[in-house]
Amino acid sequence: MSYLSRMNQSVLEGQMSRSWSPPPQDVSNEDEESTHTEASEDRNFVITAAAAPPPRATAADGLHLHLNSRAKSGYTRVESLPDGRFRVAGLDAEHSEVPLGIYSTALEAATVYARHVKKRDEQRLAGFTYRQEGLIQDEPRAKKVRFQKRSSDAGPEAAAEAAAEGWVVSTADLKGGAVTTDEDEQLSVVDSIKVMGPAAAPAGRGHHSEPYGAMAQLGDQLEAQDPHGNWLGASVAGERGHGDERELLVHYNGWNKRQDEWMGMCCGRLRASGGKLGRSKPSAASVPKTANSSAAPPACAPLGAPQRTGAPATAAEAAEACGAPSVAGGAVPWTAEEDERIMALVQASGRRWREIAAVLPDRTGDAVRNRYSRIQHGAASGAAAAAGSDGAVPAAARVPIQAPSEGDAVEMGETDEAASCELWGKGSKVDALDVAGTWYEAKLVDERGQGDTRELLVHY
DNA sequence: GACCCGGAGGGAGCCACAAT
DNA sequence: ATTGTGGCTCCCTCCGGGTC
Repeated sequence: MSYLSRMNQSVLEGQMSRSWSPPPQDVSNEDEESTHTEASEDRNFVITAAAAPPPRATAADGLHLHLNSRAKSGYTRVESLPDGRFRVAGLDAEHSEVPLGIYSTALEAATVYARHVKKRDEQRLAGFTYRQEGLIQDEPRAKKVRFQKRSSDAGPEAAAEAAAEGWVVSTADLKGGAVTTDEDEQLSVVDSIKVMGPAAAPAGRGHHSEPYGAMAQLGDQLEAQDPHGNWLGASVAGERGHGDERELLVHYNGWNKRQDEWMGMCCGRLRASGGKLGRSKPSAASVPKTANSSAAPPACAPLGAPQRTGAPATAAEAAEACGAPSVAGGAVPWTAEEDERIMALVQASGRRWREIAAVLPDRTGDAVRNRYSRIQHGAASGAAAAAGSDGAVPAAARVPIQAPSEGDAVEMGETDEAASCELWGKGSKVDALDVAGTWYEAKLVDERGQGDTRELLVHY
């Protein structure tokens, strides 16, 4: 969902100004045709202008049409046939292709497709079960919803409808909508809205989201709700519009400016920061304390999860944002378990410090990198240096075995292998790779977490 | 443990050129 | 005239080395 905030208006404008495609040949709409003529007569103007006219009818029969500049027909999933007609197919809830018929014009076919998508989205929304502890749907679709580009073939109408129904919709969505250009995973704006959840924060989370922002001015500190539903310290980096349509450009403190978002006064995602200045953070009470980490900020996202760029300034903030105990009291000593995990993850995933840090509470990428470096140079101190101090078996006490064949080896932490790991449970006998890179017979004595974050305690 | 700086790598846009 | 392809450039993120 971070793509949502990243795809700001400049991207939209850039898309409109640069990705001009030639007018298609099967025009059935008169208004549309005149538009094409204008574009064709002055292509240079179109290329350099900030707002090129849409080459296709964007709506018909009260429905938002799904334009696709890459498709010959000009519309998503509308295929032109040799006989001049147009075949259209949609995707059902499981993303299986569903034939929707053959029509004489592309416009007709596109309208049928739009009707199909609307119906599908309404069904999806109806099936969305709202969990009190989070603004994320039961089965996070963040991986599925890949908002690669924000383009004119999106559905601002759909976003507006959803907003009217009380769903959180970013102002960028209302202006340009968001539809992935990946045809195989073409999802509508409503999908993104589902991930964001209803606008009204539940009382159960301790959120107090009074409408805020009407009085906010450039540079003011406030708190803003990111697309994950977390309240983060932010500042007003810009403003536009007036009255009810006034919008603020919200810059999340400590995050890259590309994550800035335009937010409307009535979006319910702004609130006062309690008078705090500078790098404000959500108060302890406002930090979501969820048992499930799905709503956690990017700093503790699982390996491979899309993350907001940049990072909180301190480990304490990162940990606090994750609902973990603050480390403000001083350095947290490294444990042997952490060292082992670092070594194992480096072996499995390489030196991807940010990702490794994401699965180690209280640790930043820098800290993990430093730790790894010091272990390698024999400078490790503390509990980890005393091998076995926390139950870890000294390497010398283990009996090495022959390394399993490549096909049998399962590298922990590789999401591709998650399915294999899921088959294991307490008591399972496995071969495990220790920090020195030697294989030993081992037994799984405990487990914790679920899904991609599931971990197994290995006893050599 | 955090910060600074520089380099590597990838994505996206732009442009020229060749093919149709 | 249109379309496809490849090279170039810019920008951004991440990582490594060094330092405080």
